[in-house]
Amino acid sequence: MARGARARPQLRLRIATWNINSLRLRQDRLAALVAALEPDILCLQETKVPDELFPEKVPAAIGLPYFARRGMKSYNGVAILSRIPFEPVADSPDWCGKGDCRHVAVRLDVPGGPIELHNFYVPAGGDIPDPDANPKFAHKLAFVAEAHEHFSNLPSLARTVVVGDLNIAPLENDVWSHRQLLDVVSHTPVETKALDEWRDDAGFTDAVRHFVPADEKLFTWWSYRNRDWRLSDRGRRLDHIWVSEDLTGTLERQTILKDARDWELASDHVPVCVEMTV
DNA sequence: ATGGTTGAGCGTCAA
Repeated sequence: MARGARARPQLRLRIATWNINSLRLRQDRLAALVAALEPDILCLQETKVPDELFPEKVPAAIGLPYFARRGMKSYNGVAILSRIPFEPVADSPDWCGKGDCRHVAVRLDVPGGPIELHNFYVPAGGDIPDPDANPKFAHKLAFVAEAHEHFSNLPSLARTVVVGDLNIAPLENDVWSHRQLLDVVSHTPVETKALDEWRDDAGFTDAVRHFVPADEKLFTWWSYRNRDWRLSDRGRRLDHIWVSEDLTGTLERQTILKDARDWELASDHVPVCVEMTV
């Protein structure tokens, strides 16, 4: 093959993820997200809408007409909205046997072969970082352990992307104060170790940190409980995009849409986006 | 040590 020739068509693929904290409440913000990031795929968490009440006109209205969703009343809920056709992944586990709508996966129909995309909403884990005293923290650890096992047990990992609100900030500079958050759920050593092991043992790369050095602060979430989120800047990086190692060379750029935290009726999370050429 | 705010949906529970 001639130097520089392409074996197959190249596709610019942008995948975004956002904890929207109620799809029905914030569906009007999605057009602004699409205008800012121009994603081909948008993964949402905390949609908080049962499937029968899912706003089915929204995906086409924002130019992402193919969609998959798994929702329930009041809590949790995930959705994938796509410009590109996909096949649903039907055989994913029922995580921790709870049927609580924290995961949906699809196989994207792209020219180089399908890409499997997993959208997760990992349990937040409550307030007390002790699995014996706090069943929500025990659930969080069990969920991450199950996900770790699931991906590590695959015969091989290729053309696979994991995104979502993983509710863990793994690096010291993924939180505003490493020292002060060591005993705060989301940054305890038992959680960050579990997340690191899931990612590394399964063979994923942190696609956002691929571009941003570990000594640089990076947040995707700022609590509602601060008078001025930008001034206090007590953020955490809870939202992630991972790609299997065969896709690492396709990574082009990352964007954290920090401006979204100032939108009217903002979510406490902001969108995260990665661009690849596949 | 505590409180601060938001969403779902009407009790509080979850984050």
